[in-house]
Amino acid sequence: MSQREANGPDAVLASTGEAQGQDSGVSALRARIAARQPLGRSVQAALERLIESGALPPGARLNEVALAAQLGVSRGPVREAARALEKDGLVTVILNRGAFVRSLGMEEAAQIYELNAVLFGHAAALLAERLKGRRDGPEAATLRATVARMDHAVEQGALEAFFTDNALFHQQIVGLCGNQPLQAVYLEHTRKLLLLRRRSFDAAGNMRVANAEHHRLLASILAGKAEPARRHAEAHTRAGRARYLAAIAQGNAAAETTDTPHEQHNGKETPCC
Amino acid sequence: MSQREANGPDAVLASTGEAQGQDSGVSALRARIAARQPLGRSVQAALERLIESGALPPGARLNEVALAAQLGVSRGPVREAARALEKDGLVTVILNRGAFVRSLGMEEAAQIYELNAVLFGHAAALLAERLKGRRDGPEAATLRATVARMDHAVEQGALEAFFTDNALFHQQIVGLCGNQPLQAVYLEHTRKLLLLRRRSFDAAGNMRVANAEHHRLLASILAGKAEPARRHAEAHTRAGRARYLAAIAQGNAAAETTDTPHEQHNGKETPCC
DNA sequence: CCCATGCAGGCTGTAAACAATAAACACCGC
DNA sequence: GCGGTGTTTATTGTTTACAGCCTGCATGGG
Repeated sequence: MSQREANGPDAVLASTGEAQGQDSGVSALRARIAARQPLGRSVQAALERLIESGALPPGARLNEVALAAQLGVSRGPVREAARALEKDGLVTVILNRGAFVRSLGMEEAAQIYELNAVLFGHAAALLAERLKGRRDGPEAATLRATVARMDHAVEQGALEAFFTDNALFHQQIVGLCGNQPLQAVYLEHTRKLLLLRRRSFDAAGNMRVANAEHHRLLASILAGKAEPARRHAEAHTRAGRARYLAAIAQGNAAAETTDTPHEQHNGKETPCC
Repeated sequence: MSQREANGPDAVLASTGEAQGQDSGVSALRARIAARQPLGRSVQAALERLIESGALPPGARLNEVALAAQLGVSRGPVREAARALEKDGLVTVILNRGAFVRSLGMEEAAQIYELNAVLFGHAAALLAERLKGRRDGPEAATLRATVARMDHAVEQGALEAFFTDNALFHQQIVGLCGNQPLQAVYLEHTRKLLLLRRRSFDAAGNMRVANAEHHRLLASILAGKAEPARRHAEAHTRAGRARYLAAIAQGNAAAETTDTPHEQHNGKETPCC
């Protein structure tokens, strides 16, 4: 059980496009240099991918030894990653029991949406104020381009593309508003929603509606009208919450498990491996 | 260098009132049972105390082996605590260099105040809505009692007491507003401000002003007027920011180091031990 | 037939050892 | 004297090993 197969059969940690060299030592070294970050960080990213993909469903326990073996590292970095995920609210860790993937109750999801609405609204207001008299500056151009891409995606019904740019649009607004802590909090909670509710809704109709909301929001921002921008941003986020709640209300009862750390509703063990 | 002196000469980890038993094994066991939490958590609390007390000033490096020896634990829990502090924004960790106590630039402190203003304002609005028609419920009584204690403290010029209840008042409002993620974010950032700006301002005059603001805020909340409550809460937080900035502007240039991880402005090594 | 007790296994919490990096210092050529 | 270079040393990143806890199962008593 030593350090054989440092790059295991399924190299989950291969995030940078480093193709597997034939030899062990040199390629591993290059990978480390390219990564330029502690292993724990890479492990955290890997675990987040596992959670997002559903390989680690809500309620599953993060078995340290199994994950360490799977990722080709030792338990230390895995523990570190687990604690980081706990701080991010993705898992809950219980003394001597381990870390369990959280499941977002409808209640908490709604509260996070509410928080995000306030943050996003304030970001929009700040940005509107900031962009006064700069309707044609580079920031405005960036925002316009993103919305234009979304228009294109809506026309073609390209859901995946729309989603990418949708997330980007929100990130650009909070990123350009100038308040870094606000941005960090907003992104953290948006990420939490994204990872724990596995893309439940997203009908094509919603895409059209959301796009219209984007247009109204951007217009207010570019007009330099802070309070209307805030209102539109809050309304947009709350509309997203409504879409989410409506989606899980009809049929998709997946996200309805409480966040208590029960091992798993079905009798199966953790299906992560 | 083995595990001798598990409770070292300066037992920084003795947080629960467990008086030092004469023997080693039994008392240590009881302490662990009483604590009922991983060591890393205790170490984090100890480090926060060291930061708050100034034993670990901004810019200081957290030497893992030294701290581990001082606290009577091994490096693992110390590392864990350091990463947790990083997530909380109290330290920055650089690869292969270690963790450094952050120093809050005036810029970032102002942004945190801004964020807190929005969060606190929204909490006040939510609470006002929530307490409609319950002016005499237990929550209202709790808030009134806290404000009454602060009135008393103002009369007597009891700064310490005022501060305790001031923090409590803010916590009660965000705690009773019903949005748990919002509460968590607000408390986290308030804590960050408290630990990294070492109580710079707080003249007696400010105490009177702040207390008057509390009264106005509480009146709006108990009247069930959400928007006025929000405005008063935001104004109160922004006034706090103004008091802070004014205080560091005149004389107290302590918090003016940038948050770049320079070893220390003076040539001395980390004065933590 | 149901429930308490004892035992075994797996897993986490913690500690100590090993490897690798980066800063500090001395040395050398110029 | 001065800049560059090799070496040394302290410190972090990672791994491995050990101890304690929790869980699940089997067994025996009610």
